[in-house]
Amino acid sequence: MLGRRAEDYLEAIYELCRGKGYTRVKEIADHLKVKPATVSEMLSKLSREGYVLYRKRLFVTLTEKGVEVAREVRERRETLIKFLTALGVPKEIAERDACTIEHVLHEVTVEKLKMFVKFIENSPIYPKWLEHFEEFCKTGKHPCRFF
Amino acid sequence: MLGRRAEDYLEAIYELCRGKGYTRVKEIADHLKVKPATVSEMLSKLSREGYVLYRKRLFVTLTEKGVEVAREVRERRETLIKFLTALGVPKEIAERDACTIEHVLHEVTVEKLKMFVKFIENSPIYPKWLEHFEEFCKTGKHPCRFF
DNA sequence: AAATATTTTTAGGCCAGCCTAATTTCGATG
DNA sequence: CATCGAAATTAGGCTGGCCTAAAAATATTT
Repeated sequence: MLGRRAEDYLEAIYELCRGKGYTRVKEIADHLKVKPATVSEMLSKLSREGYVLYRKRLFVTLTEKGVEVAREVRERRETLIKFLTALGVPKEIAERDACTIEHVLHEVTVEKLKMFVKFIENSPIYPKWLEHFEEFCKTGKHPCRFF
Repeated sequence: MLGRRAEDYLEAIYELCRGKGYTRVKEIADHLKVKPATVSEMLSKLSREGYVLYRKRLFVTLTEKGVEVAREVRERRETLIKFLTALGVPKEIAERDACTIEHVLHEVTVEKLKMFVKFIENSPIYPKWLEHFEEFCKTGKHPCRFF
């Protein structure tokens, strides 16, 4: 089985392949802030397990299997980012946190968060309660005291 | 510096000390689902760094410093659990997830989540929007279409 | 008090992920 | 086409956190 970090590699490769259609060790290394040597190792693992297509010193691409995983991860990550930013977490922090927790959350939890994001997005108007929450964050007072 | 797992150990010790005033290697091991040998190692680290008081083969307690960390972790964890259960994540899963992400979230994020929990708790009545969210989860339909 | 059971520690290993340094290969350029 | 620089790989190491097995200390039972 793959370790958790593998998912990050797959997603990185997915992103980096957009357009060009392939990517390279160094790009991946830069993207993940890791040394090329480390990428090399991971790539041979990933290719052994059938997630990436690559022969040594050649272009790197994902297999079907790899793309599938990458897309899932991407979606999870995006859900988390949307969720956190909706709550007012600054984008940069939201991205960082999303990236670190996306691999460990239970699918049920992710599903709930996804629903929550949808719930907000499906709102016909910007939800009152979110406004209220913002105000609550600023003032510490709940606008609905006399509700 | 301490690894992330250290926080779990500190919190576990904190919990286990309630009442008795001390705890023991085996208890900690059971609580964290880890072998006693592993606890031994971690304890010597923690005591070297001044978080726990213990001489070999004796009772284990936290130092001031240890208690402080444990309390913070505990609060974070509780916030997360409340937060997730409020959203409808089953308790067991919420606990599991809280435990795994509590160490890695940015403090800003934790703060936001804390506010969110407070926001809900401070509501004079059970918030309408939460009801709506529940319904949305069940039916997939947003109750406010014509809002 | 001796024998036995339990708890704790030590020693030695494993795995994931990272690193550096040395090497190999690729590819661009004179 | 020989050379030289950049990219990739290999080899060897490190750390955190876990493990098992064996040894040592302590506690309990007889």
